[in-house]
Amino acid sequence: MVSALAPATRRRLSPEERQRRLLELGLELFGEAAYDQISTDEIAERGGVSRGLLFHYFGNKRGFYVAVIREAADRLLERSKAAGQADVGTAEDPERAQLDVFLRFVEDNAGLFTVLMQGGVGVDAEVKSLVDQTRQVLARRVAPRLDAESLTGSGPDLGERFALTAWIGAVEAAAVEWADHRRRGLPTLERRELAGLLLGMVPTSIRSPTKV
Amino acid sequence: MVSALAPATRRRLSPEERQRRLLELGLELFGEAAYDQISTDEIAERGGVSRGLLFHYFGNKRGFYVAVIREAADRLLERSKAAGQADVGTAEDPERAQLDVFLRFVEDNAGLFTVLMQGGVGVDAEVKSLVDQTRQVLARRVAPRLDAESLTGSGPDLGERFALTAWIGAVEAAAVEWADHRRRGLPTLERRELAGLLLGMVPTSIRSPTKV
DNA sequence: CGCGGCTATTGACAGACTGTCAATAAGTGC
DNA sequence: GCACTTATTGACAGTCTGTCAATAGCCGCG
Repeated sequence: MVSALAPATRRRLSPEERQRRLLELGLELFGEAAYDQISTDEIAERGGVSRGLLFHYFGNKRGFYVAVIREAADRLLERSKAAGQADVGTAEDPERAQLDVFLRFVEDNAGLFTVLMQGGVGVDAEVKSLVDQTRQVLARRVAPRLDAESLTGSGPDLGERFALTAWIGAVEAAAVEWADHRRRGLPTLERRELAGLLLGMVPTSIRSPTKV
Repeated sequence: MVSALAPATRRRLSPEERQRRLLELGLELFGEAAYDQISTDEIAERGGVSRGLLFHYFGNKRGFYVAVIREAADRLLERSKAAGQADVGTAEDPERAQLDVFLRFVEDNAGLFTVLMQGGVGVDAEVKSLVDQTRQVLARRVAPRLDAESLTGSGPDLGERFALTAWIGAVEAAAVEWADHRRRGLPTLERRELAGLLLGMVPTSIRSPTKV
């Protein structure tokens, strides 16, 4: 009876392993609910750990949240990087390749992506800048031609910059709705259809010279 | 000395007037900082009122926040409505007219708009649905042709729906960056330039038949 | 002009949550 | 089997949200 939920003698793991497991849990939790709907009590309990340990490793609740977001961003960038390299080889257009990787990532991490887009940014300035940075890295990989001139510093051509910002906004908005449809089992577009639609919206001012 | 910051004998206002003033204050406060960076203590103090009164009128902190967001959304929709009616008269294209109203609103409420887009949605489900509803009303006014067929219920043409969602996402992303530039005094596009750029991105599938 | 009643407003209180830190105990090497 | 390092805990303090009986403006009426 009592032993059924006995504390199972606490395990002592290496700091790296413990942090890894807590981050994994964080990806799951923050994929289900928003920041202030999850208490540190709940995180600790579902992690089979005391609240004290959570604060020991991540400083405070926001520190944990930021670490989780950073983990997600790293995973996205990792995939994107691989796609970019593959494309340099095949010399395909970067918009299509990056968009494909991005939509696959959204497919696999629908919950986390949704939460991140709809609220994660507002939680604190560090998360905002983290998301902004990630977005910019992706933007550069999508439109390498604009990299040096328009995006670094205050390039003269604001038009191209806004065109890129707008297109990325279009991609993210469509991805959020798409992820939502998928999670709720509603009929929706195939990934290739959505990619085609979004590629059709790439402003001419940022489109890379079509090869082949 | 002491009387310098004396409580100035509390005033007793009508519920409507008190709520009106508190909402006005809320628009200002949430235009400066995010939800959980503002305590009810601070709201009450800057409103010259006790915390108890805030809870009396709005139930809880989220209730107050939702009311503020609703107030902002109402103001935006009010302007948009007026623009729509004016256009029925002149028979101009609705994209241009609605976009113009929208960007003017962003110009006038840069702080609130930014906070709303970057975090307000994540605070709770009611705010999310409120923002979604507002977005949908605007969407219908932008693309009246799609209203009946594609947006109500599960219209068959998902492509048009996603095209509209994507374009609105583009508008909002560009507007956020634009508002940010303006607030920080950075050089940026004129409103007409930005409007032109975004109009150029309207997907052909949702563009209204050009008149004149 | 004063007084009584309605109700807008308050302040003290309870509960929940975040963050701190000295104490505890799981593993490791001798 | 024992001592030592340090991962882990649990109790504590402070802050914040939300509750509610008590208080005091304002209005009308005598």
